[in-house]
Amino acid sequence: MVTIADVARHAGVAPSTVSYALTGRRSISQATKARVEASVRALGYHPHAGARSLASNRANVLALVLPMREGMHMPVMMQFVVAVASAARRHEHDVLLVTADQGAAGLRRVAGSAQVDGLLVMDVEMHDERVPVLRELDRPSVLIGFPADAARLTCVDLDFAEAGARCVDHLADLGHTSVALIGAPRAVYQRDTGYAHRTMAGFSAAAMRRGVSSTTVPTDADHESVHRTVSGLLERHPQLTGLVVHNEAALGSVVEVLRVLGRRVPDDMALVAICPDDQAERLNPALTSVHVPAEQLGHHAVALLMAKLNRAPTPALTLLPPRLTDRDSTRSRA
Amino acid sequence: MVTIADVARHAGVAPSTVSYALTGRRSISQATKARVEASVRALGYHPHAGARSLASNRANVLALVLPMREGMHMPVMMQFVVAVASAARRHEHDVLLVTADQGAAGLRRVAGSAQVDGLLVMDVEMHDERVPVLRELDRPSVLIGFPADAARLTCVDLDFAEAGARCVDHLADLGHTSVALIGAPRAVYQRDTGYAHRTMAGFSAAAMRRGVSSTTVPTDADHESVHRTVSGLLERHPQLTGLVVHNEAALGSVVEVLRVLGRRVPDDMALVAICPDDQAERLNPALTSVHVPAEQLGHHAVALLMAKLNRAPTPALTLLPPRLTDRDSTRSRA
DNA sequence: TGGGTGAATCGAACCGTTTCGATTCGTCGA
DNA sequence: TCGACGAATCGAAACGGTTCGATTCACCCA
Repeated sequence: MVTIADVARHAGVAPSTVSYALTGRRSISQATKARVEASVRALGYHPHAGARSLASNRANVLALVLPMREGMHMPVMMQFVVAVASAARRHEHDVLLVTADQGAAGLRRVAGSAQVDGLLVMDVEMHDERVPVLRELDRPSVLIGFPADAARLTCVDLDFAEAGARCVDHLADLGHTSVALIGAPRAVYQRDTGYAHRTMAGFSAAAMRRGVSSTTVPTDADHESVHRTVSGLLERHPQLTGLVVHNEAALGSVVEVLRVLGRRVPDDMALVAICPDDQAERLNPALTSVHVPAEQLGHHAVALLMAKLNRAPTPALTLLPPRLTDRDSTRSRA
Repeated sequence: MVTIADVARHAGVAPSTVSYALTGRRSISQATKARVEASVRALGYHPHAGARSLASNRANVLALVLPMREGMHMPVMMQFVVAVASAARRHEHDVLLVTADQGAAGLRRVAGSAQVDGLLVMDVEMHDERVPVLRELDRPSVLIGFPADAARLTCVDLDFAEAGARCVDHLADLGHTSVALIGAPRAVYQRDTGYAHRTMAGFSAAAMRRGVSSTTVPTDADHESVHRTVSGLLERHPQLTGLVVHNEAALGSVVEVLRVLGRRVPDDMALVAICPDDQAERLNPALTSVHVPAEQLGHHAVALLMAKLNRAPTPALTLLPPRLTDRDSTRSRA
C-alpha cells in the first residue's frame, strides 16, 4: 500500500505537508502543492479511509436506512437511493446501507462505531422506535417523513397534504362535484405512516372547503383487489366522476379496471395520480398527476444533513411544494 | 467515546484480552470472556470501525456498484440491493453504495482507500470498462452478469439462455408452433448487455431444436411503444399463438394491448413472462412465468464474495437454474 | 522435586492519517 | 540593523484498535 510517507518522500516534504496540501486545512505554497499532487498521481496514492477516520474523527460516510415494509413502491425508493448516493458524492461522502430490519440497534451500531458521520432515515412512521434513538445519538440525522413528535429533529418530505388538496382543487376547477381518493394498502394506514394520512387529510379538507363530496378508500395493489375496490366504489357512489389515486403499484390496474367497467377516461371518469412523472406519462392515457419528486427529495435530504454536519443552521421541517401537471386523464366538464 | 481501554479497565484485564475475547482469535477463559462481555454492555462499547480497519486491514464493508443505465427494472434492482445488504450483515459486513456513474475511478477509489474488502458489481456489460480494473484490483470481486471475457473473474447470474429455452419448451409442449420473444428496450441490446442476448439466444436455439418458428423483437416500456411492437408483431406473424415477454416494465402494457386488440389470454394467445413471481401473480390473468430470483442472486453473490475473502475455492461461473411456474396465461391447445 | 507443557493473559509495537505547537525564513517597519 | 510578523513547513503526538512474542501459572510426569 502507498502511504502518505511514500508520497512525502517522493515529493521531498514532510508527511504533514502532504496532508495539508491535500486537505487544504492550512495554506501551502502553489509550488509545493503542485509537487505533492504530481507525486500522488505518480504513485497512485489513496488515503487510507480507516486511518483518516481514526485521526480526523470523520468517516466521510452517511448511513442510509432503507424501508422494508410492504406497500412501498420500489421504483420511487430506488430513485431516492440513487439520488442520495450521487448527492453524497458531490459532498465527498459515501453512503452505507442499513436495512430497516436491523431496527434501532442498527443505528446505534453504525453511529457508535464511528462508521458514519450522519444518518438518513427513510419511511419514518408516526410512532417509530428509531426516533428516540436518533435523538440521543451523538450524530446528526435527517428523516424522510414525519414522526408524530418531531421535536429536535430535522425532517423533509413532499407536502402530501397539499398534494391531496391540489388534486381536489384541480378536479373541482373542472366542475367535478363528487370525488374519491384511492390510497395506499390498508396495512400502510394501519402502521400509521404519515404520508398516507397526510394525503388523505389534505384531500378531505380540500373537498370540504370546495363543497365537493368525497370518500377515501385504501387498496392493495394486486389486480383482484383493485377490481374489488374500484367496482365497490362505483356501486356505492354512482355519481362519482373524479378519482385521485395515491398508490403507484395499483395505478395500472385502476386504469384497466375502469376500462373493463366501461368508464372512459377522461370522458366518464377523471383521474389524477400522485406518482412520479415518468410513470404518469407511460400510461394510456397519460395521467394528470402530482409528481413525487424522489430525486429532489434525496438531494435535499443530503443537503440538509451536510448542513448539520457543518454546524450550519437547518430548518426543522421542510415540505417540498407539490407540482400538478395536466395531462390527458382530466378535462373540463362541459 | 468508550474505547477498548475503558472496557479493559472496567473488566480488570488488558486491552488485548478484550480484543481476543470479542474477536475470538485466541482462546480466552469462559470467566474472563463473560466479564468482558458484561463490561461491553455496561459501558455501551462499540469498536471504532476506522481503528479496527487500520489495525486489522479489514474494513468489514462490501462495495455494491449500482447500475444506472436505462431499461433496468427498478423493483428487481431494489430487491437485489436489499438482499445483498441483509446477506452481508449475516456475514458481519456492511454495504457501501457506489453509483455506476463514477465508473472505474469509483472502484479504484473505494478499493484503494481500503474502504471496502471486496466488490459486487451489478449490470455488467459484455465489454465493460470496469472489468479490466476489477482484474487488477488487489481486492476480490463478484460480477452479476457476464462480460465477454470472464477470465480470472467470478460471475453469477440467472441462466437466462436456459430461461429462454424453458419458455419455448413450455409453449411447444402445449402444442404451439409459432412463438415470439418480446425483449428489453433496443438500447439494452445496443449496449451489449449479456442477459438480454443470452435470453434471446436460448430462446432461438430452443425454437430451432423444437421445430417451432420464432421471432424476437425489442420494445420500450411506454404504452405507445408496446402497442406498436405488439400490433406490428401480430400483423407480420398472423399465425403467432405464443408470446414470451422479457421486459418487466412493459409486461402490464402487453397484457392490456392484447386485450384491446381482441386477443384473449390464454385462449387466443399464450403468454409466458420472465419476471419476478410476485409481479406475475399480480397481473390478470396471473402469468405463467420464469422467476427472476433477485433475492437468491443477491445472497449467492455475497456468499461467493465472502468465500473469496476467506480464500476458499470459488467457482468462476455460477448460473442459477431457472424455475418456470405454470399459471393462467398458458393452456394446452386442444 | 524439578523440568516440561499448554492454556490464559499481558505488554508493546504497529497500522496511516491528522493536528497542533514549534521552527525556519524572508520581508517590512521603526 | 534589529525585532516583529506572517507564510510555509516540519516533527511528534495522538487516534483506537489488532497482533505477536513474552510471561505467568497450574498441572503432569519422570
